[in-house]
Amino acid sequence: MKTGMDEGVDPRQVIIIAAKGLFARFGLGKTTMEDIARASNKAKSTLYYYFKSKEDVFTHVIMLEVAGLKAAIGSAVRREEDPCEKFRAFVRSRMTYFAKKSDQYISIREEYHRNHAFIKDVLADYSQWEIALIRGILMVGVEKGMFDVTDLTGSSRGIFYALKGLEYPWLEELSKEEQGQSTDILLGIILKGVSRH
Amino acid sequence: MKTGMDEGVDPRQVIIIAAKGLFARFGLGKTTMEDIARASNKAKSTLYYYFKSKEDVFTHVIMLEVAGLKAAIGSAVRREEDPCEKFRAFVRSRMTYFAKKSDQYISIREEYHRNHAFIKDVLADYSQWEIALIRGILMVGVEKGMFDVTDLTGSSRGIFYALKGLEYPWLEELSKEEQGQSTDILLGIILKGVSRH
Amino acid sequence: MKTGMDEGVDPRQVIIIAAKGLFARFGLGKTTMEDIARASNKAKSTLYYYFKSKEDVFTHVIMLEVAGLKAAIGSAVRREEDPCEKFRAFVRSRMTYFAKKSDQYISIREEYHRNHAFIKDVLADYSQWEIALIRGILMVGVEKGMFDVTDLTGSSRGIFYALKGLEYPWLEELSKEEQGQSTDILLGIILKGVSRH
Amino acid sequence: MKTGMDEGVDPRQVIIIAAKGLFARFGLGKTTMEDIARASNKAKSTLYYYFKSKEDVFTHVIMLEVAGLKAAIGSAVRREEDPCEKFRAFVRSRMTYFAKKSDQYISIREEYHRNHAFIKDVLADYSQWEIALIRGILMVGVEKGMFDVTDLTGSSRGIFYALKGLEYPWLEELSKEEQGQSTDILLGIILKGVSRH
DNA sequence: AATGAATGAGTGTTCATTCAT
DNA sequence: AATGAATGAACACTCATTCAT
Repeated sequence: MKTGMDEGVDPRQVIIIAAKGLFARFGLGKTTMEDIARASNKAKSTLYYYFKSKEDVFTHVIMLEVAGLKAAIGSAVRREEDPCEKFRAFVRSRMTYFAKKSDQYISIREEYHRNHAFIKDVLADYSQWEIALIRGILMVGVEKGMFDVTDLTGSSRGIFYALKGLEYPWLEELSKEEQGQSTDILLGIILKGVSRH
Repeated sequence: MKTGMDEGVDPRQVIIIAAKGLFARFGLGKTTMEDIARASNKAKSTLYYYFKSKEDVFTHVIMLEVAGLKAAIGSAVRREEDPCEKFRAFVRSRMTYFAKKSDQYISIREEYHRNHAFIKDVLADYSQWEIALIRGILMVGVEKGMFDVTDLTGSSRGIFYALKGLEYPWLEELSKEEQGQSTDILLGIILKGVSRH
Repeated sequence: MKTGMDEGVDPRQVIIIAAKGLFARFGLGKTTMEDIARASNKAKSTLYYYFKSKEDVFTHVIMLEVAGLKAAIGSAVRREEDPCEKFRAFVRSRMTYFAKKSDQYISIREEYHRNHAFIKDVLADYSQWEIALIRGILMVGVEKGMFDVTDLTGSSRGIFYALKGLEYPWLEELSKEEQGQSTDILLGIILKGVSRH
Repeated sequence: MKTGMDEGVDPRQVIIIAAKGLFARFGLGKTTMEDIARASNKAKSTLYYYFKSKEDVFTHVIMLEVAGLKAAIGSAVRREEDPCEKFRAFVRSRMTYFAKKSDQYISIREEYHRNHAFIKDVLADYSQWEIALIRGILMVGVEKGMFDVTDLTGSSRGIFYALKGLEYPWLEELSKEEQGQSTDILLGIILKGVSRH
């Protein structure tokens, strides 16, 4: 068992959390190992003791982020019963999450485009998770006779992409009110679009 | 008047086009002036005769791209009469465009996030253009009694964001068919979502 | 015979004068041909039509400067009769000149040190001119029984070096008054140092 | 504790000394980091591990130089008792120092003129040190009834500037003998100029 | 477990100079 | 007489990564 002031502090976590903030603000490209070392109060070479490379650090940041995102959205959705409300909860928790972290996603996409298999995998997995979630909500709605959807898979996919748009950072330009409004209106359109009648 | 093989070739255009391809494939960060010089068959220093900096080159690439995008979408929309068809034309031409160029957009966002006023302006301007286009379509639809939209501005904004999602590169993972299908389904949902009854 | 607005304007002179100001402010190293071209309202390549190189331009600037310096000092000295007054006139006109142009002389020395034969020659020639002037004044003073100097050549050389110190730019840090004062005191010491009794 | 051949070798010092020689020969502008790296047997990037920039290296070279200069002159002056001899010691040690290092001073002035606060400060400080030294010598001489100086501050300043002239590189053109001779004569003139009678 | 020292491989940018016209 | 276009050769500086300790 460890002793001393640092007891219980996992250096890996310290680094990941420090890096997360930096990647979020400056992107992967503009964040240097030097920066991460400074922010996590470690020597630069120490980072290499814990991680194989800068990309490796980045990778772990993404994993942490995705886990947090799944947890936040999942619990918000589970809290509701009605399919419409589930859907609303889904869209809103998603929105809230991205409204605060949207910066973060340049880095992800930046990396995605350099074709790093791991990032691709994590992200593809997360997308599948979201699509499945939407599918689940739609299915319950159909079973309850509230929704009128024939192609469940295609619809979940379509809606998934529509929701992707809400991740866009230029949403920030709008006030909190306008953001919520735009989201609610879109939500309304989609809900009406999938409802009976 | 100039003569010879090079007649009528604007070196600025040559550079921009060469750069466009590189930025699209590798992003702004990973594309070097050396690369652009090689691709445009000029000396590296020649680039600086025509452009102030790498970012200046990038800026011109974006301008060209946005102009092309506006032209493509604008003409596709104008070709249709019916509001629903106009909307479909809009979404589809947009989709087609981004399906081919989606790579390009990491760079733009990369830059966007470094807070370059120019990029921000160009992009904000383009977004406004799109929102206005959507608004116009919706308005005609409302006038013709086909659409049931109360908050025109909010709705155009909401739909605009939904459509943003279609720019996402992970759409590529799907086959052309699946892409078109997802888009059409989303289109259907939105159209149903804004229609009377 | 030339005609038109530009009649009588020697492009060489235009360039030299433009360059003089730039060299004075920024030194040879930091002044670019681009700068000179802009300042003289010519195309950069035009400079090469009139001068062989940047150093060639510089060289001509120095020549002009030295000529002006000789003229200014020479006339000031000739105006006086008494050897002491001649000496005072010499030191003061020199001081006045350098007080305004001291900046200019970094460039000269910068260049001098890169061992450009021409600069060296022009400057050596000018130094000889000054030493001869001092020698002349001392000689007249000795003949008139006012000065007590045995080694005429050595003394002129020594005084010449002492006066070189007044070219130093850090003199600028002092107020006009303090400058004049320091100069006058030094003048007094030297005059007393070479006088009978 | 370190062991091996390199024991006790401070890489910072190695770099500074290597750079000193280069700056002296080629000036700041013409000395490249590549040169310094080669001369100090290190990789170019290693220089940046120890110094922030080329100017930072230069700055440290100057500091070393000024310290050496103060030490050399100070000890030479302290060795003498008689004010005249103190003055002679001052001028001669100064002369000897600059005769060997005069090259070095282009770089300093080069930098000085780019308005680097640090260089300006170091140089201003050194000038003040010299002026104070001269003042001290004069004051003792006045107290002992050997010197006849009314304006102590003005005189020290004036003499300081006169001595500045001896830093001039064109002194090199003269033989060692001639240099010493010129200096001695100037010394004689100044001493006579400040002495009683 | 942790790090100070060291470095290779770039990268954007500058600028004097050339040359065809 | 004058210049627009083009370029080669530098150069300061950055940064991820390695390694001995």
